[in-house]
This record gives sequence, C-alpha cells and structure tokens, in this order.
Amino acid sequence: MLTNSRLVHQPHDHGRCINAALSRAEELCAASKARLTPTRKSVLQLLWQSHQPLGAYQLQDQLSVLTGKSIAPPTIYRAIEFLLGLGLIHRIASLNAYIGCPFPGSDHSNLFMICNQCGSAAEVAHNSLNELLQKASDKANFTLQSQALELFGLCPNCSLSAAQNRALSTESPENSHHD
Amino acid sequence: MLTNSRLVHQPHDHGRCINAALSRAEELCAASKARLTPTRKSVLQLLWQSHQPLGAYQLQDQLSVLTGKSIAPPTIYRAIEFLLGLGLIHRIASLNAYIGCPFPGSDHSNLFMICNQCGSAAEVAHNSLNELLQKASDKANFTLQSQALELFGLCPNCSLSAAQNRALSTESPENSHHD
DNA sequence: TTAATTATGTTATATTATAACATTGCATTT
DNA sequence: AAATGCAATGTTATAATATAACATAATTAA
Repeated sequence: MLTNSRLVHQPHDHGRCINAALSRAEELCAASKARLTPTRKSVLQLLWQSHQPLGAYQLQDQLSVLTGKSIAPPTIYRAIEFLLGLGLIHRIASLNAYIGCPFPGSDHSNLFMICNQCGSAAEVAHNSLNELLQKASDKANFTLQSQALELFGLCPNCSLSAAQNRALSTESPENSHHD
Repeated sequence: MLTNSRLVHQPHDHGRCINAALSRAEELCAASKARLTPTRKSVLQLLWQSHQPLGAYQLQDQLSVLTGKSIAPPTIYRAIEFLLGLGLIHRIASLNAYIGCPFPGSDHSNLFMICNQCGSAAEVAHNSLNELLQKASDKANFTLQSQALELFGLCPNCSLSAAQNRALSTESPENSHHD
C-alpha cells in the first residue's frame, strides 16, 4: 500500500518534497516531450507548497502575487489541464480543488484521505482496493476506465486532537459543553 | 453486494421504480417527521425519471415545465439539500449531478459505476469494499467519516456495443476508420 | 526566415451554488 | 377562529468554478 500519508501528517523537510516533485515533473515532461513552461512549473510548485488541495482561484491569486502580474482564469485552467494530463496533479472532485500527485507515472488508485478539520489530503495507492474494484466491475459487466475515490474524515493529527479533547471533557464533565 | 445495476441496465417497468422510490420516501419522511412537500416530491420524481444523474439546472428547467411556473435555483437547491439529508438522493461530485438512491435508509458505500457513454449511473453497496476502506483508514490512523466513490467506464450495454463495433471493424478492415 | 505549432493573453460568458431577506402557508395554542 | 411561531418557499442578487472564442507571442521545424 503505497502512501504519502506519513509525509503529509508528520513534520518533514517540505522543501525536499517540492524539489522531488519538480524533478519528477521535469523527467516526465522530458520523457513525453512536453514543455514544463514557467507558468506550469509555478502552478505545480504552488500545489506542492502544502499538502492541502488548492482551488483554481486560490492558484490564480497566488500566481498573481508570485509573478506580480494579474493572471486570468484560463491561464490557470490551462496549466491545470496540462498537469492533469501528465498525471502530475489530481483533481479532487468533491472539493473542486487540485493537489500534487506524489507518485506520478505509476499506475495507481487515486484514493484520497481528506481531513475535514485541517484540509490535508493524503494519497494512497492500494493494490487490493484496485483489484476489488476491478472484480466488482467485472461482476457488473462494467468496463472500468477511471475512478475518483475520496474518503473524508480526520487525519491522524486531527484524530489525536479530537481524542484528547474528548478525554479532557470526560475528566471534568462540567466543562463538557459545546459552544 | 447490493446493487441496482441490473435494474439500471436492463429493460424494466420503470414506473414501478419510481413508485417504489416515492413510497420509500413517504415512509422515511413519516418516520423522521419530515415533510415531503410537492416541490421536494417533484424533484425526487424527476431524479427517478431516469437512471441518469441530473444537474441542478436541469432539474430547474424540468420543474419549471412541470409546474408551469418559473423556478429559481434556491428552490431546487433546497429540495436537493432536504433529499440529500434524508439519504433519498446522492450527489455525484465528479458530475455536479444528483441521482435517486435505490436503497435509502440502509448503511451503504456510495459506490457508483458511471457510464462515460450513456451517462447512466448504477449504485453498488459493497460490504467487503467498505471493510477494506475501513481497514486502510485504520492503518493510516485516519478516522473515516464519509466517502465518495465514483467509477467511470462503460456500462454493460455500452460495453457490449463497443465490443460489437470492434468486432465489425475487424471483420472488414476497410471500414475501420474513425470519423 | 518563414511557416507551423504550441503556449499565453484577453474578454466575455457559461455553469454551479449560495446569501440575504421577504412572503406564504401550515400547525399549534388559546 | 385569531394569534402565534415555525417551516417552507419566493425573490433578488451575487459568489465560486469553469470554459469559449479569438488575438498575440513564443518556440520549434522546415
């Protein structure tokens, strides 16, 4: 079960995350003779600034700041389209948002674990899940072509905080009101 | 594996589909003391006219025709919100569209098989899938709360047509051009 | 260097969804 | 039945997401 969950939810040298992602992008573009232009590269970089998915208009704002120029939506959407096409990023449909793919180029399942609290999204490539979905498809005579699998809940960190809060309020019940 | 795939993809008395859905809705509303008002009922009915998900503005158009009055978006979105809340319909995020739930009230997985060709969407409740997702979540220390699982491909009917087309073009290669 | 192609800029607009406030209708209590 | 409260709908405006269409510029290929 390939996952970037640990990386997403634990302190790490995020600069290396970004650099690794950009290197992979360079390689993939070279291999497919696609051009990683400045705009495209910046968008990819912005999507890797955090492990939280960003919307197109957030990208627009940030790219405008970054370049000092005002950027129009089509510019962003074109970059997104390009990066999606190469599998360098994913679209998270439930959020209308985009996020860098931690293992582009490899065939994987696009399963996301999205935190309702902090907004982080970890990607998990899960072989037996893929097999199961393929089997279910076969059984239904459905020709599987692509998939969007999005789990919502609490990431490890936010789960922990929630559990701690519950423990606290159990300890001193008079403080257990919600406000 | 509970599924409405057969119903979706084979000829059937669709009037009974609709009636069954409406009866279940009446029951569920009665049980939860919610009011299935004319607007809400009409929206549910429209969503059950076909096994294809409908967008909010398609619903708006159709409801306007149905009632002879012009209906504004909030009316539709309120009905949608109500029906979603009771689990009578689902939102398919990748399509920004809504569809009737064939087994409301029962705990299930929200797995959809959506046809890229004809647009039909069949819902599948798959226990071992749920278990697998739960296990994967546990393993990642992720507290699973909800999920959106959308498979895209070709439904049984469209798969069959596609296969037949391929067979034909193999038979007479001079006709195998695409236009 | 010219032409062809690919990428970007620019303007306008389509599509999906919600906010905010007014009005209506139904259900209770009196 | 009248008064009250609440739930539902109507209405207007606008936010948020995404694309169409056409002009220009940059890069590559000939």
